[in-house]
Amino acid sequence: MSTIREVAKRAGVAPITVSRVLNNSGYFLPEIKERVESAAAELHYVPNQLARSLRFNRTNTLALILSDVTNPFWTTVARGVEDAASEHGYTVMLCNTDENDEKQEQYLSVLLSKRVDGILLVPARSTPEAVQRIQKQRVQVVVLDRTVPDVEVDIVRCASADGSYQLTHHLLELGHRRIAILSGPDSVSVSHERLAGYKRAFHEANLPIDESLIIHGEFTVERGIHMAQQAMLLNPAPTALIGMNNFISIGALKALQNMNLRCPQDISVASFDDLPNSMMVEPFFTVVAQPAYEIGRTATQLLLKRIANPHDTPVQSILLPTEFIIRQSTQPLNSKP
Amino acid sequence: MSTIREVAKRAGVAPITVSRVLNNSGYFLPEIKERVESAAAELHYVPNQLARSLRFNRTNTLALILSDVTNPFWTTVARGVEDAASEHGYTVMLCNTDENDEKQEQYLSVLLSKRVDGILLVPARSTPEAVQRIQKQRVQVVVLDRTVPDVEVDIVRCASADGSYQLTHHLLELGHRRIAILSGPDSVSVSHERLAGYKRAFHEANLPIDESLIIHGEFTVERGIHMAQQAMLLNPAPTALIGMNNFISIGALKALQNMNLRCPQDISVASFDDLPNSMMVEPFFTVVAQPAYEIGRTATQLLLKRIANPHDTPVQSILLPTEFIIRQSTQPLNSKP
DNA sequence: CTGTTAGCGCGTTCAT
DNA sequence: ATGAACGCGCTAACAG
Repeated sequence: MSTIREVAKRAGVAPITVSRVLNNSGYFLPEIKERVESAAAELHYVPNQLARSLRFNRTNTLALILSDVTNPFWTTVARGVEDAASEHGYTVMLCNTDENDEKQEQYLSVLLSKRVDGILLVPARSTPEAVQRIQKQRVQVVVLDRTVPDVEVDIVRCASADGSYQLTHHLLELGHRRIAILSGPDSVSVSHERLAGYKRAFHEANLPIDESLIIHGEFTVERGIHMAQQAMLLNPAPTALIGMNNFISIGALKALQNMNLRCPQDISVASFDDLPNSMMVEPFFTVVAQPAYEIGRTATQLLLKRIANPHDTPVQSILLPTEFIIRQSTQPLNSKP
Repeated sequence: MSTIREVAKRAGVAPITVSRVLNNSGYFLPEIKERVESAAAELHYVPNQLARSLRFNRTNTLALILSDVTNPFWTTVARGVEDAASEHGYTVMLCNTDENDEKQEQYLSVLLSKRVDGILLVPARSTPEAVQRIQKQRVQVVVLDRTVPDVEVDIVRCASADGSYQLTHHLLELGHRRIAILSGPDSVSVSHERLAGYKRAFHEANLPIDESLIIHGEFTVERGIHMAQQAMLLNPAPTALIGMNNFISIGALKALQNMNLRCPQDISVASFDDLPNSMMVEPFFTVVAQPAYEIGRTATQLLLKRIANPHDTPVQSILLPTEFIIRQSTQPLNSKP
């Protein structure tokens, strides 16, 4: 790892001259340029970005904090982030929190001390602390997927409430009344919103809500299995389930299979979050799909704009449209063929 | 963003004293400690890791260069990497190359100038240049999944040839003879190895190989569709397909559906790479599954060991075991039920 | 057009 | 037990 000084010495010039040539800034003679360039090449010189970052207070690095890349939804978001970032010469650090506040705190410490230029945050909990902590250090932050109360911060997400309203409305129209909702953690905003959409659909239909049909858990397959089992123990049993994310729904379907219940003949299942086309042979679930890639991409572009121009525009809340796709996992009540 | 100097001034001490207190190195009086700590807290002081990195030539950052996180196999590898890294206080930069050599080169430039402590590389092409470029800068590197000729470098991967041998052997035993192999790019080592396993199975069974059944493409759904279509145009048509990774196999199955061919009744399909349990309701493919998470984890641990002790042990090539899982996508030839 | 000086924030070395 | 000076690698500002 040679330094600029070594290159300078070899080229018989001052370090600053090397800097000027390699960054193509300021003036220099063609002959000097050549000498510097060949010296740099001979020494396999690689500029130390660390030193430049220290000077410029800019690392060209972003961080993406999310719950779990292993979920295809987040994977796709991550890919959108990475693509947008790399197009602009930025690099992305990936951090999985597993919705764990402590892990998130640890990552924040590291990232802030590494002086990342911006953070894309999927808050482990819908509380303002994390965002405030970032903003206190004057680091740019954009929140993804979830709302956060009591702070001014850019957010890119989907209309969760509308989505679950659509799913619920769809099932109601199919004649279902006992619709269980398998939700994520109570501490996350999307859980509340999606629940609100569910309730709205019932209210608009002038139907009462049975609170026992509302089950809180986590966004995992295991919890999905568990919640579905729990739901099916209710009396009367639900005739339809709504999984609040893809993993929960997959878990639910696994649970139903174990109970020898067929979907959709015996019970309908609707879901939030589609699985990427590349992972399914034949799409099966009726879903509200969120544009994962676009969420990542849009959020990153917004973040980069903020970094380039910190106080240019007022805080934005960008709502991306979801897509409601009816497939085979839902069917009219009592229509067993 | 306050600096150590500002904290020092507020505490009425010298910067070095702040350093000593916060890093708990050297001597200081309890009273000083308290003054420093409260000053740091009041200013929300966050040490500048950039400056430390510059001094120590250590960034506590790794890079993971792979083809596409969007593939569940790589996602899982990435999660293994991230977990192992964060356990040791390291942070991971994620880079998607799409098997594109140019993108890989660009990333390498950035990563080397950012002085990452180590690189986990899934080479876009099975040539030594990238590895050599990294090693020339004395940056530690571990190669994942693929072999690279003509360099001494640590590698963590699976026995690809054995895996495809198993798949082929399985299909041969089921009575299949026209077995098409839908492969990845010719430039990647795993393609060759998996092809070798295919050929070995045929040779051991004293069966001739029809080269037209060997089709090269890319590790994508689109190419999988295309290759399967191409295969089915052969005369006589194959009775079984082997997809060289999960995406190719899914593409193949989609193509078969479009042709109104049922799997496994009309044609068997075997595949490399399982889909994670969390993404499937009912696993369908007969596969050779690679321990993706363990690959990531093991490679990272090896890399960190190298970073801690660069020349300790000789170069290692770690071969992780695969798992052969027979499911519903393959069945005996001519046994249409 | 090129070079000298200085400083980004931190911690090692050597003094006190 | 505490501090001053120096340097990690780079470049802006100024000088020549």
